Amino acid sequence: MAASREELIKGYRVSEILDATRRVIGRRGFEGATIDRVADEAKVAKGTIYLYFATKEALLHAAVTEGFRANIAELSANGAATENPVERIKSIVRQQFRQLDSNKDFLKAVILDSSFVNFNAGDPLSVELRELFITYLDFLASVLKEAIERGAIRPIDPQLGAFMLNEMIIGTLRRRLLQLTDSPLEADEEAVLELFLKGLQTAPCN
Amino acid sequence: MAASREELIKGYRVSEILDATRRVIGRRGFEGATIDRVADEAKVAKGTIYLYFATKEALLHAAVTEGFRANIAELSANGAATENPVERIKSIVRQQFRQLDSNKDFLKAVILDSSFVNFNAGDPLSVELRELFITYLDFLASVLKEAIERGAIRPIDPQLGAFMLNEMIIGTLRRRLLQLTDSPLEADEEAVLELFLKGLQTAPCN
Amino acid sequence: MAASREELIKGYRVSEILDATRRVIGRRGFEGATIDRVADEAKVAKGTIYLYFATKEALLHAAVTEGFRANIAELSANGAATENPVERIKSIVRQQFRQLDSNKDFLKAVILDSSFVNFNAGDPLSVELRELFITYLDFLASVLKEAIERGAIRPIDPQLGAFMLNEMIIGTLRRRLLQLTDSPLEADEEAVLELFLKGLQTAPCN
Amino acid sequence: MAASREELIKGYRVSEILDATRRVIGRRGFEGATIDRVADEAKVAKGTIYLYFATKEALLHAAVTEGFRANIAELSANGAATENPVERIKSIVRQQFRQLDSNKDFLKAVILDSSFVNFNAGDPLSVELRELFITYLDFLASVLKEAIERGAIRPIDPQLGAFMLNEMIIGTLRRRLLQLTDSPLEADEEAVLELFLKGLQTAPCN
DNA sequence: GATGAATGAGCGTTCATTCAT
DNA sequence: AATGAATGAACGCTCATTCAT
Repeated sequence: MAASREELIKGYRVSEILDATRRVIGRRGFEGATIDRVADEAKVAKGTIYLYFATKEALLHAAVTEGFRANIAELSANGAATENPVERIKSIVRQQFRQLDSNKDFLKAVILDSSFVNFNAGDPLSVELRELFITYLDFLASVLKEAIERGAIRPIDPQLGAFMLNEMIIGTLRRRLLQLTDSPLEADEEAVLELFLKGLQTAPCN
Repeated sequence: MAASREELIKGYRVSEILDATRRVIGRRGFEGATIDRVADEAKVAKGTIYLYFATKEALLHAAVTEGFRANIAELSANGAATENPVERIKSIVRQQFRQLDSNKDFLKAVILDSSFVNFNAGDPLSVELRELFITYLDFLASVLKEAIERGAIRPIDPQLGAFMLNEMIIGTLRRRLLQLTDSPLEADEEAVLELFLKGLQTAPCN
Repeated sequence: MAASREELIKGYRVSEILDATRRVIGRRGFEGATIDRVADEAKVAKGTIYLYFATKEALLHAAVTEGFRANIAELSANGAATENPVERIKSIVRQQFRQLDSNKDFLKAVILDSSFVNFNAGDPLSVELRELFITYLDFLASVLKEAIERGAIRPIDPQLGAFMLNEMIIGTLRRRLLQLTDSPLEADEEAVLELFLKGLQTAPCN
Repeated sequence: MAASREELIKGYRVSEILDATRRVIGRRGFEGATIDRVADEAKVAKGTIYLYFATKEALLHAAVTEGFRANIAELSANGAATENPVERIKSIVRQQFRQLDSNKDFLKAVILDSSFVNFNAGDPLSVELRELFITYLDFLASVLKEAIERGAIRPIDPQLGAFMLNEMIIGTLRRRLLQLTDSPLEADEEAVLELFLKGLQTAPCN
């Protein structure tokens, strides 16, 4: 089980390169993420990258997937199931805002270039990314489902709800990136939760 | 003010080229939208495009902007103010779904590659696009505002509400493009409206 | 039927590039024939080559094929059928020596790198080259066949004879290129003819 | 003179590597013979190859030279001088066909890419290969010379004859590799001998 | 001696942009 | 105004060679 010395070094190199990749993506976008720039940023020769990644596409996917996976892991770790279901949803949304906000540059690129999360049935890399996304949505959906079962929220399709909740979170960040608001992040968080949970319409007492 | 003959011809050329550009974007994505292909599609020489657009970027921006502008115009034309405010919102959302769905290919590219709608304060092209987007959001916000004033919906920040409504519409289409759902478009429309208007939480009679 | 001005220019460019290609092949071999060097030699930008040839392979094949085709055409034009069949063979061999000798550098590369004339059933370029070679062998074979029919030479498989005759011609030049002989070209010519026509064995009067 | 233990080991390593090199050449051609692949095939690290060979070129030359040398040695060992001279020639030709045919893959590459046997006066590697080739031709020439002296064949330049005989053998194999014939190897052997010994021309009893 | 990770020059190819016609 | 041939910087990728371990 113990990783050998070489494996450690290799892991370190891979991380270094993936970190550099994310930094470059954050700084220049996907379009501007060239192998040359990643190599420069990682202080490594161009050829070295090809020792660890077969193609540029594989490199970018690995960088995105890793960032994505870490985000999901962190999120899943959160929230004891004993909580009030609505509080749990709130807690997850707030945590998600924190996490996304702290990786600004890289996530800005990912959020703004969702073509990368595009789905191309033939391409194994895109299939992997899509599956990861589904894992994340499933997690959100399971939280919603429990809340529905416990009567805390209205019975809607949990998958649809999960997708929309994610869109609202991402959308809020997009809105900030586009400088369409100057309200503090916390205010946006609460507004999203309010909107998602209560909707807009004034409730006729039903 | 009267457009001269030359200006008419020029306008015709420009819109031919922009149409071709959108067709190419729809067919091959932003990545695959090369000047060569646009020229081919517009049945015009490559050099001709540079008579009307300074750079490739300017061309793409113009194509997107124009498509966007047409969409807004069509939407704004809709809906007499006399309607029930909630019905008006519903009507606008439904129309938006129709419009987006009927321009599938081009909009698929725009939706999936929103990096293009990025905001780069230094870049006049991106500033223009942002302003257009704001115009659209202002229109949606004005509709929401009226509904608020008439007590039809809860008093929230209309700009935020407008942004989120748009995100939910776009998100729904994105979800379809990612093949995460196979429900009919109409069902998705109604789910979005339901969610947007009523929220998720079971309403304690307030 | 008249070639337009553009076609003439295009043809000129193509010739220029093919000539340059052959010069580079002659100077640096197939291995050393890079697009950069051909572009330099043709005094043309790298990209220009790709206006006329889809790939490097296509360029090299065109250069070889053209040189080859010209050689065959020149050869076929030769020799009135009325001649004495053996004299005709001699005349063809002598002409072939002249032609090959005058294109030394390029042909040196082709002769020395017959891998290029290799046959790869899947590759249309290699198929074309092979067919051209067969055309050439067929021509030689037809000459041999006529000589056989007229009783001037022994009845052997004309295709085999043609191939071997060619090998002997090429071999002679190869021998000179390897500097394994310093006899004058004419002497080699006659020796080849002598060997090809009479063989080595002292003839028991049969 | 006695080889030390180290020298033995070293010799073993070297021939392992050269064998691997020939296998790789046979499988992927000269073009495809990379140091990586040779190292893999020899189950040796890439760097190890550079302990024994200064450059890739030196490695390939050594591999070819060694294969060539073995062929010559085997051939020279053959044939008691007491035989009938013409029979000896026949026997040598037949043996050569056998040997070449049994090393098909490697020799296919060498035959088809004779640029490698090129002669570049400045390059010591090519000089060595050329000298080896001359040794081989000298051997063939000595056989021819003896036959001439014993009146078995016509008095021609033995060096020329040797070169041409070799060309005819190689050519026959080339013809098979190009798939220009489907006759059995034995038939080709006899045709070559027939042609080489008797020539084409119907013999006027001289 | 043996290793293989690291290097970087060099390759074939693309494509936005220019400019002589 | 319109053309499209020409350009060349930039790209992703390969591979012979080096060198710290």
